[in-house]
Amino acid sequence: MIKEKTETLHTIPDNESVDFGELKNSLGFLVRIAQVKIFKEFYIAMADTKLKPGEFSTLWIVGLNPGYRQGTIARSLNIKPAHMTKLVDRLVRAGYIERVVPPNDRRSVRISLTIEGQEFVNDHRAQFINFHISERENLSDDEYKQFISLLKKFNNLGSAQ
Amino acid sequence: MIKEKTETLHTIPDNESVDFGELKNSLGFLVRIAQVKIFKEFYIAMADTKLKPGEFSTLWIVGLNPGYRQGTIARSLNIKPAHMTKLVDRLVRAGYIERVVPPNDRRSVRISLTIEGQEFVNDHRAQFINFHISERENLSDDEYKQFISLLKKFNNLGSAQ
DNA sequence: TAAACTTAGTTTACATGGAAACTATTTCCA
DNA sequence: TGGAAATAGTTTCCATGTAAACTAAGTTTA
Repeated sequence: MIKEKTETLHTIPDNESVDFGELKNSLGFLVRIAQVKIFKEFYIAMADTKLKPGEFSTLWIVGLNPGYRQGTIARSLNIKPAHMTKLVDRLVRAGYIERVVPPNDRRSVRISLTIEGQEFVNDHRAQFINFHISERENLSDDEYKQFISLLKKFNNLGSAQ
Repeated sequence: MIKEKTETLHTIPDNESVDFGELKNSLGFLVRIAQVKIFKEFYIAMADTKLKPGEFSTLWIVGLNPGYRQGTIARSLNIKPAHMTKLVDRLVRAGYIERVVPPNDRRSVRISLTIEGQEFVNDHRAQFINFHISERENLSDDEYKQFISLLKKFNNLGSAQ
């Protein structure tokens, strides 16, 4: 039901036209909004997996780098050690990952995918790639490439990598 | 739970050269890394303010839009209502913001900066703008502009706004 | 006008993620 | 050799942020 807007006696405006000033050009603000948007899309696209972005990324990376130390994986994904412990706990409980303490350095923990984990990643590879495609949304192919390239440069991740 | 393998694992590499596969081109991953980096820089640049990014942004926006409803400010910054309540609580306790319940709609809460809050924002305006400049780091002026422009487009925030 | 509905914000209960302290192991070096 | 330092991961504790339930107020409609 659309109401005809009869202006009431608000001396102070409160439509949604908020003035952002410099904030509208703030990299931090814009990146945060983008982050929120992408995560929301991830949760829709990957809903059936019941996984969070960090968990899926971890499975992905462990699949490509089996037997690496937990801490190495954590650093590569910018996940803090304390958090990684819990995240891996969940993935172990889910049956996707196994921990092995190697005898030559019993401080460390090496992680790899279980058979189940490998199957899981295989079965969701396409879904994950498609999610990345649908992420593009408002950008043309060229703009998307440019965007990715600038992000890498900003993050000090050479486009070579 | 944790297995001890006698089989040698030292054949498995564990330098920091992790293979990212498709993840290295993942918008979500790259945006998250950028976010972490920018927040870290914010906390260094704005350390003396003792404020978090969301709190500073809120002060900034309230300064530009005094007397707007708390919910309007929350929506504009993508902050959830429940969180906004606590965030504004903190800013009220700090003496920067005041709440007013207008008689014509006593459900709503209109917020504005106190004198102290106005002074605070004035005193830190330059610092905030400079932070945005230092954010650029690895990007040329042109690349930075392009980056901002692509972020806006991605976020559906027309460059008009 | 009264009941149903909608809107605004707060409270509650919980999950996430991080810092600091801790345990266990390995390396360094006097 | 043995004590100090370094390294790897875990545990504990806390702050942050969210969903869902809730309170209060305003609007619609029969």
